[in-house]
Amino acid sequence: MAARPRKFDEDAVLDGATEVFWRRGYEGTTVDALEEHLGVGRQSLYNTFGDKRALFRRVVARYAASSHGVRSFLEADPSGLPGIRRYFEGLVDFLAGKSGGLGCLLVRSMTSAESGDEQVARTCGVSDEALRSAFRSALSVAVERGEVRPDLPLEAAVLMLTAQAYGLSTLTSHGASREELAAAAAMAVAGLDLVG
Amino acid sequence: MAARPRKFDEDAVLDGATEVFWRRGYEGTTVDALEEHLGVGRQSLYNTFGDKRALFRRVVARYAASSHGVRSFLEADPSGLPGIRRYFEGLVDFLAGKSGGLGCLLVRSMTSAESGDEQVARTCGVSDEALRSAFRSALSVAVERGEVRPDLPLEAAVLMLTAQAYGLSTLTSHGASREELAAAAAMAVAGLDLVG
DNA sequence: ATTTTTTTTGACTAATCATTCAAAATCGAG
DNA sequence: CTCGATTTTGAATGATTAGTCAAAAAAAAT
Repeated sequence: MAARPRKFDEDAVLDGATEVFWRRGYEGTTVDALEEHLGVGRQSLYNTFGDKRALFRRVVARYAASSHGVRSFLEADPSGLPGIRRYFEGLVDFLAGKSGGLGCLLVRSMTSAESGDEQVARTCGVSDEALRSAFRSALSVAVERGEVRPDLPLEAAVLMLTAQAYGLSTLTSHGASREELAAAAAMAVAGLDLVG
Repeated sequence: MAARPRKFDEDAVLDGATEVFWRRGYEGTTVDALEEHLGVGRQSLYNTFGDKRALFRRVVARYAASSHGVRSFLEADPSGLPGIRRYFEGLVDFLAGKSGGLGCLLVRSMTSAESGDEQVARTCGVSDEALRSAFRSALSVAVERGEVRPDLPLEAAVLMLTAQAYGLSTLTSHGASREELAAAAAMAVAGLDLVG
């Protein structure tokens, strides 16, 4: 009843694995690369996380869970149109900053062939639905408060904003600057203001 | 001065290769799969197209060239806001139809790790700039004609529309229906109408 | 200190992959 | 019909890959 303790921190390793998978994709990432970049031996990775697929799925799930933070402004109490604006500010901040010019990992994964993995596709789908749903309720509040016209086509607006969010991620992969992303987002939201 | 003629049609093979790469991505596509799906022997592929990378680059370049067609409404003579609307109709038609629920190949390639290939990234970049430029000139016409407010922030509108186009592609990968895509696009364009 | 339990290390395996080779096949020109 | 040129065929090669194995190392409890 005693054992050799782990030399590495599981969360730190997951952070590193996220980085590698994010940059190189699932198929483009070799276990050798993970070993080297994480400074953790092969067998330790297999012991702790299972095989490469399992590690990738865990990385994606963890990332998706952390994306709740970015959506918080949509789900916050005041919400409405200002909440939507703040969501896009946070998104732009994330894309132009922490994402390292790569764009959202979920958009990358679902857009590329990696979504062949059913579990990853499901995670992306859940996250997609969460975003739409958050937009939907924020927009409902905006309608109630008269921040947008009462006859705004709700579902169309939800889809437009969702597409805009994904599109910003793609623009990021293309090297768009923070200012460009912010301008695009502001324009999309401004459009809501008056359409009815 | 005589030789055995080819048994296959080069364009048909490129069509098939496009399909396979589109669905499975560069790294996810094996030469075996290409051979089988195209019904062309390995050596014939290498003779005709060079190696796998060269074939992929050719496929991407060919696809990018064909994407001029979808942009034609933006570059057409009348253009303006109706041209933008027609562009999105064509895009939605393409995404919901011929793309087979996969979304634009260029968005897939540039969003995913495949853009690690410099030449592919360049092709995607050229196509991106072409789309922005087409939106820019269509919007200029729209301003001249009074179809939108004269003080519309042109560059922001260009970026918003470009992001919307990419976002629609991503929504497609997510299984969005033709109606959803059309509704999102219509909402984005409607927003232009009144913002100033 | 010895035992017990787990992690680490580094080499190993088996499969898969892109690419090449050499021989056979196929056609047009002379 | 035969020669020349090129494509096809099918097997082979060598590199890379994910995943495994077994021995050594490291703690903690007794």
